[in-house]
Amino acid sequence: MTDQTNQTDRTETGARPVRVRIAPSPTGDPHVGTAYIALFNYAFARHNGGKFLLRIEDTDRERSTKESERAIFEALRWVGLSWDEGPDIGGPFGPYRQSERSDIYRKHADELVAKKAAYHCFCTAQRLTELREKQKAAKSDFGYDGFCRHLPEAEVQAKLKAGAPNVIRLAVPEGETSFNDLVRGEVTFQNSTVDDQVLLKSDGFPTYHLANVVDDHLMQITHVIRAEEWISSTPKHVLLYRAFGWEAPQFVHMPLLRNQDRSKISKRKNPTSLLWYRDQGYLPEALLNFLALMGWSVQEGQDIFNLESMIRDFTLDRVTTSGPVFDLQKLEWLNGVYIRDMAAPELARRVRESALKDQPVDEAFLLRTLPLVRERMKKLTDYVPMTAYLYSETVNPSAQDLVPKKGTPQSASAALTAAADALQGLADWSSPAIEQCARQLAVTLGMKERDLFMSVRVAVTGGPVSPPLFESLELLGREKSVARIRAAIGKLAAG
RNA sequence: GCCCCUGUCGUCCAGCGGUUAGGACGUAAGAUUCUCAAUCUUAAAACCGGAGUUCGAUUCUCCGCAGGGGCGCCA
Repeated sequence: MTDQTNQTDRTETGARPVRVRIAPSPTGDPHVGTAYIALFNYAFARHNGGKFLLRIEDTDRERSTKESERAIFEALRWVGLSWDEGPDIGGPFGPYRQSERSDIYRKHADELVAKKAAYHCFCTAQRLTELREKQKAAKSDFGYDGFCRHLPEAEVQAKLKAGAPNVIRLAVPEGETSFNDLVRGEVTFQNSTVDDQVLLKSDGFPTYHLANVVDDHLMQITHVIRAEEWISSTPKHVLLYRAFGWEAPQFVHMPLLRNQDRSKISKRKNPTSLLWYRDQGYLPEALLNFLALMGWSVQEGQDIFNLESMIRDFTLDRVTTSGPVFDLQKLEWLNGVYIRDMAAPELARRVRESALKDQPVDEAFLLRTLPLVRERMKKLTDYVPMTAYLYSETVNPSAQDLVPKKGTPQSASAALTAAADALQGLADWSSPAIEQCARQLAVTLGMKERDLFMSVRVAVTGGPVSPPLFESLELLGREKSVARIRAAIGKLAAG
């Protein structure tokens, strides 16, 4: 068993120390997909005693923002996946922000041109747009038509000298390119279907393709674990590694998270912002557990496990390749499981920070309320509405709710009056004593317990659905409890 | 249009040539119960289709079909 594991590890990881990375681009809200991919990279790195790094791919000057970058850090920290090297903490292979590495890319792009593996292209954006439209109309293949690829050298030099705006494109050779995806097997592309991709934009910034290959090599990345959407650009990357004379890393393409309709997950059809999940009161450990479930499984089959055990058990051969539908209902269930299993003080802390937004709270009281609601909570934020009646001065039940199904306002009123009187005179204000008193009262009144209790419940909590009644009364205190019952009687009398 | 990936209950996973095709979420019914939850029990629910390989295919191969992704000076 151990031997087999070691063998698998050896073929999966090779000789070099494992180094993996996530490379989010700081545009918009931090995405669940980022956490999803981060999780698998993290688990793989930790399982193999390797490094997990964070690199910010901010080469799109139009869309990248510092704010978004900060949000990525914040979200990743919240979720609990810590990186060993990154823009905020540095590391031996920095800088880890691509906008700070421009000259590196420029140099490498020039090297490619010198090697004839890339070429300058002077086509205008307008010509390219027209080209695409033509191709679309003709239903022909898409992609750059190679117009500038065979410009005479003298002309290229003249244009460069004249300062003509240009980009550098990859000169895709003839033949075919394949790579071995560690979970999908060999994937092959005819080079004729691979575009002469732009590597260096006219603003001097690299595209993803160049930057990611150069950085992965320079940062000694051994395994590229990324989303499925990258499969079709992988041949470009392989071609780049080859052109540079570098060894390519191993590739693993994880499936894409899906909306209910199976399209790639999107914010129009599904919450995708990690901060949304945080603000809704999901626990990071539940989210991680849930994310792990869609793409990986434990040998023994259990579906509740923590990060630590995932790291221990994680191997690539149990990674799935089919696109999982993001099922919020299952996440909710899992979240509830974690809430129920959490130690009380810890849960109190989370509730305070999340649901209570760090408002000043009576810690002791919070701790006392938790047992009444924790097994009913699916999200941390559920705490607030579920316990509102315990914090408010009064409640506002409807007259209709106060009357049991087969009762009348008069009978309900009589029952509540008796209850108020009994509770008022109760010697011991504790939940067992209150319960005993209430049950006795039902007998005395000749009522069904559930009917009596329901009237009291509505009177005291404000509605027909609530945490356990007697514990609620105890927490609320005699004064408030009785006052609420009397107020309800008044309400019934009023009509 | 071209290329690539994927295809087991509604959903997420298990299965890795021979199984009564298993678990979880959800759903339904019941038990418990002061309501709602939680908990427990039970039930319904799936191998995309067709060829081939084989004594035997959910499992291997091929062809269809379906879903998804890609085809940007975005990542």
